Amino acid sequence: MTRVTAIPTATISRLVTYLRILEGLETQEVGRTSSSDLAERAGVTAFQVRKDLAYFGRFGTRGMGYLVPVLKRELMRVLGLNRTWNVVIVGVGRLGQAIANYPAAGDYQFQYVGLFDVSPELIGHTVRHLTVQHVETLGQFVQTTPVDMGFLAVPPERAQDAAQTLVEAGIRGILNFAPTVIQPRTADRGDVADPGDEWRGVTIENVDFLAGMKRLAFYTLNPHLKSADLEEQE
Amino acid sequence: MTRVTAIPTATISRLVTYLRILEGLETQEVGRTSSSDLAERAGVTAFQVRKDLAYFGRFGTRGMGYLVPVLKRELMRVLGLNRTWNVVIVGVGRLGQAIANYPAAGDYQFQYVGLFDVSPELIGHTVRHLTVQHVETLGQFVQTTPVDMGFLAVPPERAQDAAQTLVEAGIRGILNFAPTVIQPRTADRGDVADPGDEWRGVTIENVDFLAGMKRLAFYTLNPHLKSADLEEQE
DNA sequence: ATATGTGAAGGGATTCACAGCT
DNA sequence: AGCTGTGAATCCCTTCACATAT
Repeated sequence: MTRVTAIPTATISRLVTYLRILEGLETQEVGRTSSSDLAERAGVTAFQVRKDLAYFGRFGTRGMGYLVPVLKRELMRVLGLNRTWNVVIVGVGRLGQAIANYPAAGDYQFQYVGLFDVSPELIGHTVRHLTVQHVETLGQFVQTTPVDMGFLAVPPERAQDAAQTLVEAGIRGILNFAPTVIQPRTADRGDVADPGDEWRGVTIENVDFLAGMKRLAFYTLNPHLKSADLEEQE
Repeated sequence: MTRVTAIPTATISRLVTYLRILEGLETQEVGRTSSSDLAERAGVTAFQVRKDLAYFGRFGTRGMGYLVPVLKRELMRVLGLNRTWNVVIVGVGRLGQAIANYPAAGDYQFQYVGLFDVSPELIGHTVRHLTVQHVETLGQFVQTTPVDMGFLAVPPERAQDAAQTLVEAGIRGILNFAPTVIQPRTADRGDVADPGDEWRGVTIENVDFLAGMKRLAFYTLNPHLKSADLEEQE
């Protein structure tokens, strides 16, 4: 087993890709794969696949490759996808509703347990079997329903406050769809997170469609300046 | 002027962030900024800001900092956002409609000029003042309307074919929202892009919401394993 | 023979220190 | 004095070669 220290963020993104490929192979009833097969499907090198997997263990058999169900199960475990994640959505405008209704998001036990907004026009309405509540009630809500993640789909000027509300409610994972940088700290305190700060250990991932458009504009004009892959992300 | 060789993809993502910050400063009628101010707002170091900008030129004044309108204009030029981009959306289901209707996407002269799908239930309907057309007519469409980018919002199993259609129509920038890897080559030819291949110079950017959820699951379980930022990417 | 797992080498991006301009 | 611009150094990720296992 490799020592667990820092793991490249790009490795985590690629593991997600490998897992998706393995699911496809399982659907096609392919029982076996290899680092070179996965690499081709993922658009990376076989070295990269093996190195990425080696951060977390040994999942293959030399001379043979990987068993699809085994590697799939192990990657799900590594990524934390073998459990249920309770999710609230903050911001139930067009984007928030699109997220709530996106079909495949129900996979992996990502369960939407609450929808929150500030708009009187939305509160009380039902979206995907959930009633939209006022975001001020989020604190009370988490006392009766455990919440693991919050998805932020509010306008950018409201994103920092909404994130603060999530963090104060004890939620430690935020998927930010707003095109703005969430400052991982409370505004009215210093500019460095104290130990014991409520933002300690909070993870923010960004999904930014507008940024993707703009990156694409640049690379469409300058295709030769592309150096590597992944982002995807973002 | 710095030599133009490879530019880190992360630099491009950060330039997009700096530009967004500059727009906010301009709205607040702030006339000046500095690398350290931008750095704090973007969540990076001032060294990083200056290095990123240095790839493209000298935009500041020593001892003074940067003029907001000047740096904004220059970044828009660098990113290719001082022109009009004609965009088609392929896949007009819930996701494609959400993208078409996302308000801020109208900025920067990203103009939706066509919507395409295969579903008889959608073709002929109007979404954001555009009539949905059959994707088979895309080739004819681009002969009368120049198209710079295609946004792919089809189900993952249809994404490769739809991308192929875009590329055959001569479109060289693809923003892929489907949770799958687009192979940058034509399926029935070898597994390496020939020179002269229709995929040469085609740029693919991915915006993958499901991948973001899964990365967030991992980092919420393992917050100490986070090494760097940006995804954004995605 | 074939394909994994991994230490070492290589390359690229970030960090740094400071020269240079206002 | 203050802040930018940039070569040099550092660090981290990717690539590689090969030892190892079936």
